[in-house]
Amino acid sequence: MGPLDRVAGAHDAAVLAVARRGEPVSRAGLADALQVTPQAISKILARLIDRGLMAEAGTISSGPGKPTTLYSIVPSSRRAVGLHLTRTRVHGVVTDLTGRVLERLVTPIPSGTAVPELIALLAETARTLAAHGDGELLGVGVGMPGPVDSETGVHLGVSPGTEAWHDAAIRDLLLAELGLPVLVDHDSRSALVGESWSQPGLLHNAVLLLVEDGIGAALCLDGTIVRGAHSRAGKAGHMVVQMGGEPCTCGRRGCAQAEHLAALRAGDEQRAADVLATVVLDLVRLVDVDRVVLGGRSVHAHHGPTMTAIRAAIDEGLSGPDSGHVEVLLSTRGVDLIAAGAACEVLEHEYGLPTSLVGPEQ
Amino acid sequence: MGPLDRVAGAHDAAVLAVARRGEPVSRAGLADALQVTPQAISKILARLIDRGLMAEAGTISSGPGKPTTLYSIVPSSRRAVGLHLTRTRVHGVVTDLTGRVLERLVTPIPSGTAVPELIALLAETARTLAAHGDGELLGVGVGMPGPVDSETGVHLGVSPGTEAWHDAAIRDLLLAELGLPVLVDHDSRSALVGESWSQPGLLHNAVLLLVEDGIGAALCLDGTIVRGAHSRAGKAGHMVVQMGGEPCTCGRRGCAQAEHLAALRAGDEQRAADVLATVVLDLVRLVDVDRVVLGGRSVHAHHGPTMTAIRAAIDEGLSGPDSGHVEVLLSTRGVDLIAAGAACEVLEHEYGLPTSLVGPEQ
DNA sequence: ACAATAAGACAACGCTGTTGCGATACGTCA
DNA sequence: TGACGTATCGCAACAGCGTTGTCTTATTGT
Repeated sequence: MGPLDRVAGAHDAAVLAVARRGEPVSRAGLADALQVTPQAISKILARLIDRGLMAEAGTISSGPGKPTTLYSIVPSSRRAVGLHLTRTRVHGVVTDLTGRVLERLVTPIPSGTAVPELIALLAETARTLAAHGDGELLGVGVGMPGPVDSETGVHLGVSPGTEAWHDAAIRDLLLAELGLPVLVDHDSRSALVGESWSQPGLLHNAVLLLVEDGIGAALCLDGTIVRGAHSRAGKAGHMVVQMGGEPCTCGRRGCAQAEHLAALRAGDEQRAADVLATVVLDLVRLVDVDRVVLGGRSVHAHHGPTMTAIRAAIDEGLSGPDSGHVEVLLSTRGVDLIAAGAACEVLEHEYGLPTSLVGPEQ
Repeated sequence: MGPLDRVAGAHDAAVLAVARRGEPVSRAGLADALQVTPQAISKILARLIDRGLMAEAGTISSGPGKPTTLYSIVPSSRRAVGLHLTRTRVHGVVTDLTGRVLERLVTPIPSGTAVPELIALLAETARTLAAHGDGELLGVGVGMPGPVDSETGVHLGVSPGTEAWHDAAIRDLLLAELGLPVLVDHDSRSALVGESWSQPGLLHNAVLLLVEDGIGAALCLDGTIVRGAHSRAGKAGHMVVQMGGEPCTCGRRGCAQAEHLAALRAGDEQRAADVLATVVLDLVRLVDVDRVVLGGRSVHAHHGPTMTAIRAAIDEGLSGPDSGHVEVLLSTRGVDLIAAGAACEVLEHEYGLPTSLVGPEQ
């Protein structure tokens, strides 16, 4: 119960983060990665093995001396459920400790479903998924569009088509129904957590652009997901790229989302791609990320011209000696992007690195 | 030398952060703020008093029992020098431990000054300032425009008017000259650190928009200043607000900076203010900050219409139930904004909260 | 078979904040 | 005036962290 748990917990999380990369690791390698002595690694590994999270994975001998014992993560020791909630359906997955999808289940939501029935449907999906695989089930993550307070887990305000969910306390209701920890977050942030788990260590400073009905973004800066003061970060679709342009549902004109939609309706794929490229380049210049991940239905439908336009915009906009390299990638998780990400958020919450040690007052 | 220093250091920094607010604090108040026991506060305060950073500040008795002993920070115990470097001059200040400016000194830079002479001029300014006040001098902070690598302290690339500084290793050269710790950073980030020191605790999620020759921005998210993958975060001036609009020095069209400048040249103050308002609202929607601070020469010259336009845009763009409150403020530090901020960065480096405890590999 | 080498275990240490108990200083009430 | 309750604060013992120093163990090379 001491405050030393913080440093122990951080080290445990750091070892798991390294082990999650997939390859078995040696004690010496871990000592080097965490900048602690091999003795400390002994104690840390002992704790993790005791919890069943890691196990020995053979030995390797390179040269004289006692051969190195290797350790690896035990994927089947823990599981998490992730639910991607949209207007029309629930896309659910169970994942193991590494974030790998074990099983998926898609359930349509009848139009006009009220909150109690919605919760029942989510709970049913989670229970069905929980029957697959073994290992302790850590909790349920929910990724959903629209403004969401990830502290309290309530859906805020109204988006077109989800008026019935207004101010619904999704987290508390689902927690009461399931008796499991529940974590609710914005879909784009879930997606980014999922991507960062499937590409361990690469998305330290990255943006994920999620293009579905609207355009959302999630940012990871210095290894931390940006949530913002009111948990509303990521409305990249409402950045203005054309002052006085197309009217947007938000009341303003020339939002990226409105321009993108107008271009697609007009059949101008190039213009649509250019709008996305502008948003991406704006983000790169503003927060200086070195990786951009694209995901969502609309991106996959038009990924050819989109990727070309974005890469061209980046090459052009960041030419010159004063610019670092930026990599543009397509999301690697396909249809499970958000659901798997929501599951990874549960894992992250339990086994992730703590953001900071202490801080004064709030 | 143990790893426990981290937790002690974090607690020390947290106490200083609370004490820096100005009012004397009680042990009980600190224990509540840091979520530790009063006994721990005893040990933490003992360390800080031993270092001369804090001192007793009288007692107060409210009701029965032994009266509370109050403690406060000792501003004169430490000092820092901050230098704001521009094309034409160096604006320097010395501050005390709380970031208050003790003395200022402005020196013009002759056009065509090469790097060695520039360093000599900076060093001379720092030495002159160091003669004022007492208390240990912690180091020298430098805030400058253009891309800067704050890790290595070198000025990257070329901006109009500063071609001679290309790739200059400002930090190392100045360190060699002065024999003091030197910290180099982008001017907008310096400014934000300075503002957050003069408004302790308020700028946890905030943007500072710096409008001088160009438009720069600095972000503080979850209490951490955003630097980005290549230390180049903050080029808000090159966010596109008008696709296909005015050509910009960066090669693209319709950047906020280019549109702003064009509007000012055309004498259209309203349009210029609208451009800034668009940038601010974009930032608010993207990263969900709850405070926006405006600074820089151009803002102070036109702050009437600018503030009005931004407040109007925020009120209009964030109306509706799904939006949190956003406060728009003018910078409080006036001409010393960046220089004082650079000094505060030195203080922050020494006595600020560590960003994180540990992390795997890099 | 023997030495050299590298991995790992055990014990003692310094440090953190915590817990438990006692000393101190003040206001209140008899 | 004096005893009592109360809140503040200090001293001592404690658990847990990673570190340091020493020893054991297992493999390779001669």
